[in-house]
Amino acid sequence: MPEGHTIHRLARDHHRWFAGAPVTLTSPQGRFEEGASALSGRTVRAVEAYGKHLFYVFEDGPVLHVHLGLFGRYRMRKRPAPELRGAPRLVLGNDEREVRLSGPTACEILTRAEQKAIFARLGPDPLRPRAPGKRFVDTVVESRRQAGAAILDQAVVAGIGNVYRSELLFRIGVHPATPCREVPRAQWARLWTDARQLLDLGVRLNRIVTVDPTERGQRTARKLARGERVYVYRRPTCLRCGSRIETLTVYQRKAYACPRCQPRPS
DNA sequence: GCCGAATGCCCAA
DNA sequence: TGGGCCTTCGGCG
Repeated sequence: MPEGHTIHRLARDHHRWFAGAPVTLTSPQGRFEEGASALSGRTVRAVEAYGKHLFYVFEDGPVLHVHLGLFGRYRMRKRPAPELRGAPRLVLGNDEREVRLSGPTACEILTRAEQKAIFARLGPDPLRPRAPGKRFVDTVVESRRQAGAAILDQAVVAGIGNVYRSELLFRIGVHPATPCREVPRAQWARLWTDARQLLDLGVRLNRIVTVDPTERGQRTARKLARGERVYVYRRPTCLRCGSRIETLTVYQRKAYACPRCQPRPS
């Protein structure tokens, strides 16, 4: 489930589990054998996330960069772990536990300079403290693109994926096809604040929940049942008003909108 | 068992 | 704009 919240949650967990002591790395699948043996036995200084990118900073410089892409996935096991079927790209662990990574788009060793270059091409990440929301707003208010394209572009804002895209636009009542410049600045500022809060909730719950629980008669987001955690994403009808959900392609991906809660631009 | 879709992104044309 | 990469899973027979 790799949007920004997933990656930040992984960074938090992996930092707690592995930072400050040596780890061992192997590549049962084989495609990261050289990298794994180059890093194995070294100490992880910190694990950090930026947008959808995950970085393990090792002492003395090298950085393990992981990007899950659409299919990548981690599984955690306590050690000693039984032999398992399947051959993950990377197994990283210590005496206590291991994490098994399969299907990533990227699993590679970078220099710190290369890591900084990735940071430099990403927009502000709402999950990072002191992220410059103003930079995001300044970019989108001037953009000639559709709102649904701009906020999925990682150079504009880092960490929003296809689920949060549709949900965030729903929550400010903006149709994904609306030209950015038709959305008032204050609305964009609201979307940024909303993104921070929703993604942060996503990290804590380890799950995407965008629905206000009071709308469903619940006190907390945690209590929402499957089927009432999003308003429009992949739903047949709007969770708020029951209208049939419209689907459209924006920026190469399927977007979802409620024609009543998010009127199309004129 | 097969097929298509999926919370992503890169590259060629 | 379209295809490729990579893996898992649910729906369909």
